[in-house]
Amino acid sequence: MFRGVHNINLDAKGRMAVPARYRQLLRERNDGALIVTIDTEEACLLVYPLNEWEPIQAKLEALPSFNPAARRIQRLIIGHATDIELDTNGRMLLPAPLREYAGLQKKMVMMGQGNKFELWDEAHWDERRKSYLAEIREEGQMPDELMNFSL
Amino acid sequence: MFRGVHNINLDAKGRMAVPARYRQLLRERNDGALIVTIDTEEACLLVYPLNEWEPIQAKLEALPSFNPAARRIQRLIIGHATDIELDTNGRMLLPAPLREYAGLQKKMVMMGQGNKFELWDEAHWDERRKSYLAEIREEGQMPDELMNFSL
DNA sequence: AGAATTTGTGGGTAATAGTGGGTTATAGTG
DNA sequence: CACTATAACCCACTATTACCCACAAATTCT
Repeated sequence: MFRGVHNINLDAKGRMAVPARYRQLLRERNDGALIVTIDTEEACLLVYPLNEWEPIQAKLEALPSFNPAARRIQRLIIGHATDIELDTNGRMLLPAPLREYAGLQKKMVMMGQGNKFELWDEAHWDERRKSYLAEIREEGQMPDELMNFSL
Repeated sequence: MFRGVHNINLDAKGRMAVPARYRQLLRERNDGALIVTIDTEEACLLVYPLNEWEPIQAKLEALPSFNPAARRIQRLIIGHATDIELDTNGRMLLPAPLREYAGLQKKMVMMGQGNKFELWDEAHWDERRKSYLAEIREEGQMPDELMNFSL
């Protein structure tokens, strides 16, 4: 599945070049059809190949819709999920509202995360990474599952 | 498994020559396919043969993703894990963002560590080694598992 | 010790990937 | 229906990477 970091530039039109190593894979799977949506925990965007996204949306829709928390999540995640595809140059055009949500400027970071990619504004990610590292290195922050994890 | 230290030079293009003794082994196992990622505890990089890495990524992805500590680890480790392979001369090109993370200059150290290698900036390693030795020599720092370890 | 082979290093070059922007098409708006 | 804004497409330029070759250094063999 997906992994790895790439520094990527957003051009004046809001497009970003998908690293070549992923293009072929994305094209094969769903003809380059992707879904971008927001991450509700962090100011970043999530990009799914269509076939990875579909079961997620199905599960979200199955949540009890009279439950306010479920409604919120549905509104935020499904509501922001936008279909996009790779253009002839292997770039994707990020919708303006989503760019704005994640505070994307010219310099951004694309990270593989298993079944999806995350897109961060570079400065924001640098800062977040710093705080993640600080938190990890503090004692007593590790849940049990992780304490005996060996890399 | 892997062990031993090597002093290695990073060239102007960000490439490093893998010591010849490991090349054949790495090529046999996965056709030279490797994963480089960051170590979250120290400013160094970890290099895994692909087959060693895969179960690790699987275990990381299996962690509960609503657990903030798990999310952090996933973002950092899977997020930075980049696929690379040996070139025709037995060198590997280290991705710029990772070189930067570990503060790699021209002189670096490559150390075998069981299922993986570690890459350190030489000056940084020298300093760290010194502090490790100092800490070990202080009394009362040994966890129980180690107190009755015999070399 | 000297010769032969292997390993490490430095670039040059060609191919590929990334970037920027102009132009045409399409879609949205009044 | 005209006008405007947005997106798709195309092309040109730049940067990066993969590949190749040549040399230098180290190691091994005789």
